[in-house]
Amino acid sequence: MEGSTKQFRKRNAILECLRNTNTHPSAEMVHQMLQATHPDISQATVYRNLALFKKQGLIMSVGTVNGTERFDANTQSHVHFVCTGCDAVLDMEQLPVPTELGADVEKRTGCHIDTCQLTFTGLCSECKN
Amino acid sequence: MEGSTKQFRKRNAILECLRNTNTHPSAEMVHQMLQATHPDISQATVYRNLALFKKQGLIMSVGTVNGTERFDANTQSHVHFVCTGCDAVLDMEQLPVPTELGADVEKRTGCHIDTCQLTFTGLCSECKN
DNA sequence: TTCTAAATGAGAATAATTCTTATTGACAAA
DNA sequence: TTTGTCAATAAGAATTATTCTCATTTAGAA
Repeated sequence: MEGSTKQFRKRNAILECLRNTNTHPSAEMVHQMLQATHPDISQATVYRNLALFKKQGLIMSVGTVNGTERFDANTQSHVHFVCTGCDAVLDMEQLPVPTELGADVEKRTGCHIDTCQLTFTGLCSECKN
Repeated sequence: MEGSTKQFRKRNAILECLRNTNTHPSAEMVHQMLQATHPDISQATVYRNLALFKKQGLIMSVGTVNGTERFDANTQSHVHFVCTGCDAVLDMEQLPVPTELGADVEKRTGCHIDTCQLTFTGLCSECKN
């Protein structure tokens, strides 16, 4: 009783953490963020569950920034901007992803396309100075 | 004398290796490929020079596939296809990269954009079966 | 309760990448 | 030719991110 109400499933906490941020965090960053509410969560659990969610399609990888993988709970195709100054990853939700090109590629090459990612790289307004 | 004619600069060999392939190799793959002509080249030299070329803008990173970074000597914006079955990275040279969207982003967010990457992920015609 | 399977913590193991240090190579000046 | 200098390198250690192992815990079924 006590246990089941008091203790949130850690797995779920990880997913919620990712859903409640727009920073596209790394596994380590998720682990950090969870310290406040779940100080006893282990790094392995974070990695394990992020890998699981990714396989299940609940989250997606935004790619590797400066050597570490970054995640996003928004699995809809959308454009990202990566700042090489501060390693921030920002959503460019206004912009359309040219997924229609995918059909073209499939037809021409006979491959099967799962995802399409459009990413801009540069310096954010802060880091420009 | 002998030395200066016989020994090609290793740095240059690394760049040429990358220019003469369309496989978008990793550092390790470049090292492997160079074994034939430069068996005494060290892994560190490959990593170091790839990093240097990248900084100089002579090559670019295509992103991280299955945990390892892949490189391309073609620094013009072009579309890539990554096969999650065999980790192949293919050029989709026919397709246009929507770089024009970049100007839009810069204007709206006040950032400075350097590069734009469009990548499709899926299974190549081989791995589809 | 007792049993079972899934989830986890802790830390070891691995893989990719970077760093350190002594050595080598190229070339200019004496 | 020697010497000095500085960039490039080899070798392997060190670091960092990620994955694995295994003993323990937990939730829920019997």
